[in-house]
Amino acid sequence: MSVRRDSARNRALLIEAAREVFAERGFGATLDDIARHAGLGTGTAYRHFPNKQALAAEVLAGATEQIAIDARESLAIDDPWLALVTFFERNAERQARDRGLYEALTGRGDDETQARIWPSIIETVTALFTRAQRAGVVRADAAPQDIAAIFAFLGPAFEMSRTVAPDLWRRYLALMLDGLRAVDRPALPAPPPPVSELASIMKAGKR
Amino acid sequence: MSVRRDSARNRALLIEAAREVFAERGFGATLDDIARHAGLGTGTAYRHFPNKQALAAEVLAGATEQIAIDARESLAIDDPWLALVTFFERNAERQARDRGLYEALTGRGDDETQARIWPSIIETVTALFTRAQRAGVVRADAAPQDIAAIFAFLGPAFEMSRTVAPDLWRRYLALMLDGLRAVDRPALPAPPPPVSELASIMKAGKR
DNA sequence: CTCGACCGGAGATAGCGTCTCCGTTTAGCG
DNA sequence: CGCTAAACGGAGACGCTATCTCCGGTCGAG
Repeated sequence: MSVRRDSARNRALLIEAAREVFAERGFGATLDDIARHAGLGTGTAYRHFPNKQALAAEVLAGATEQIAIDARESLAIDDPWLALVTFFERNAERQARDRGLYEALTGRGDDETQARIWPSIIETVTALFTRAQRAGVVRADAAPQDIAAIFAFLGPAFEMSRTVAPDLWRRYLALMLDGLRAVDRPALPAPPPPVSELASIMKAGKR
Repeated sequence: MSVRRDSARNRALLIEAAREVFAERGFGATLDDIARHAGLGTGTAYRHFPNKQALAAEVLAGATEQIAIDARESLAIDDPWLALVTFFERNAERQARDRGLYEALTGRGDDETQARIWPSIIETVTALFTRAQRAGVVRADAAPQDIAAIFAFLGPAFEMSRTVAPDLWRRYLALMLDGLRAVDRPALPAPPPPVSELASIMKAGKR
């Protein structure tokens, strides 16, 4: 006997519902919520997925890789500043739209999925950053780690975007990038965090 | 019979312990934690204070007023930019040291204590801001509401300061202020949030 | 038509924070 | 010194929320 048609359909319904619910409310949502949103019972959800993490992994599979791709595509842009800004805007846009994605990236990077992709992201982003800095369009006392920090700061900005005005994060991303660009200002008053603390930096944005 | 001496001493011990514990771990701490930190039993804590909120109110009483005072003192500084920066640094320093204070200011402003003081803070900070803007040291497309937003963004920075390096918040506050100062850059891509949303803006920093 | 896989959702289970109850201790008056 | 009312301590009752299971009923597939 092959897979029953209703079973396959319900699995797809669950993944789709999870995509929507996680994006809207983050991983705080319960599997029960997702099941109801899919028009199914709790038991059905737990038969298809052993727990919430498994479903989340399924949903996030593509999204996290996309970030590495965005980084590489940005690196292909000739203008160093535009390239950096493009990377920020693309990713911020994704995260603003998908609260679950933001939480996955900041909350905990200890998933093996994450651990596999991060090194690649870090490498590309560092290239993006140092190129801009060498070109003199990023202040000399900035460091690549500051990019991770800025993403952590955007968390509250996304929250505001949700409750006040959808595009608000663009305003504050631009403000922070102008700060990152300020080449004619006194040196920043504290050294950048060590690269070894990258995970802690991202986690500071945890919700 | 007057108040028993041990009772009075224990009350003081509890307030002191609460000050320390709330500052370190925020309002997530339980009254049981505080009692143990004071070397007392849970029951004792609940006899002196009906609940956690009451204790918190006691502890925060002075701290919130201090912020209004800081704002007024900053306004007395002649240089408009220095005045604004001084306000930011003083308050940020307090909040970096006291996680409970940060949570009280961002988490929920609906306490009557808060509601009483906020108008005064808002008025002073707006004066501080518009003076700097008129002097041309703050970008023309910024708004006083952006100050609240910046405080919300500092939440993750405080978190990093706790786990990575104590002074890290200074780096990122400086970065954001440089963004606020950038007068020669293209206009910010989204309008400031309406003043009526101030509470939502602050709450975006909630932990 | 039959049977086994699947569904649904009530509720068992677990973890956590809040607060109470009451046997024990102790300050301080007489 | 005693005596008594007040205060203490901390185990555990309680309420809440989220995760996950169980089983009678349903339905797709051969």
